[in-house]
Amino acid sequence: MSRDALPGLTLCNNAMLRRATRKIGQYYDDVLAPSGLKATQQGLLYQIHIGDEPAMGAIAASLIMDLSALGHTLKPLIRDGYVETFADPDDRRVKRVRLTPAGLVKLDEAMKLWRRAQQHFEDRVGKDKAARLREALDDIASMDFDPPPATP
Amino acid sequence: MSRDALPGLTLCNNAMLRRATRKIGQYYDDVLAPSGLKATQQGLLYQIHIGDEPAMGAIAASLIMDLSALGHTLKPLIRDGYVETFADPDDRRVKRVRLTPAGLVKLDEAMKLWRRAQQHFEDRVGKDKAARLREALDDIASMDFDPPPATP
DNA sequence: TTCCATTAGTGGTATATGCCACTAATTTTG
DNA sequence: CAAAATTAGTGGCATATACCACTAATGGAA
Repeated sequence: MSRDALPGLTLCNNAMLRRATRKIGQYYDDVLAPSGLKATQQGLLYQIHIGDEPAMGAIAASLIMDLSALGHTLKPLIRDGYVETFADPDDRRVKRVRLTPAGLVKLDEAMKLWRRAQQHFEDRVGKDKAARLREALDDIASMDFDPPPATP
Repeated sequence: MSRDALPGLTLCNNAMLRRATRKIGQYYDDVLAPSGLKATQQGLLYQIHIGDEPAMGAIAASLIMDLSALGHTLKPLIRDGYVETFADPDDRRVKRVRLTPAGLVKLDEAMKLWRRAQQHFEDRVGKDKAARLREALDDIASMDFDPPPATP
């Protein structure tokens, strides 16, 4: 493999996605910083809020996130008193999650900042383009990548 | 804030990007698994390979990644003998990075798998759509989000 | 040339995420 | 109903990624 004239990583869908995610993530994080929440945390609080005391598995599925990863991510939010969990009385395997009053207040605060970040982002990128992007991302996220292509 | 009828997180550009990244990342990781590399590592090896013994700062800039994050990410690759670093003789602050012979072999192996992942992905998503997506992502990554919108 | 500002990395700490092995609770089978 | 299979989470470990404070090396100003 000669080193010259190799295509840049701009060809890799995964690499480009990660790169853009780092960039945008930093931007949203910056704007949310005054709230003390990272953008991921704000998103998670929001997801919990719009659910009806969702089970961990349900949250993980919505976010296409590993269940154990969700558990880890939840810890700082529980420690800081924004979120609490309780066992589902009908199925004690299931652990449900809800915001505490403090969590709701914090989410409110963060959402104000989020709106600014989102607004400014869309002003810069273009509302339509952003919408198309999100749609494409949703398509991909919903896709079912059967077993990876077999090894010939 | 009433919980009912709130828009899902599909409205947040950042959340959607992260979600899609998790999904695709898992797919590329799966396909690359036989090589023992994660997709991020394959991407990093590739980036090092196409550069001319790039400085850490240069790599970080290309990948829009924090310099210290790059340092951390590099560690397992150095530990496993795929990558080595050396001080730039003309500026001893600068640390340059190159693949070892073993790293080159491993990259070769990983690239074969990557091509399969990439090919299959594009077959499923559509070549044009994937290209447009990457373009949009590159636009975003290249964007200069001036200071976040001022607090009114 | 000495002192100060800038630049490139490092190390520590914290969150983000994933996989695996394991436990507990339920559901399905025989 | 009791044993086997499935489901929901946990805890440990590893990588991914960021920020901050700090050090070393350079470059420029006085």
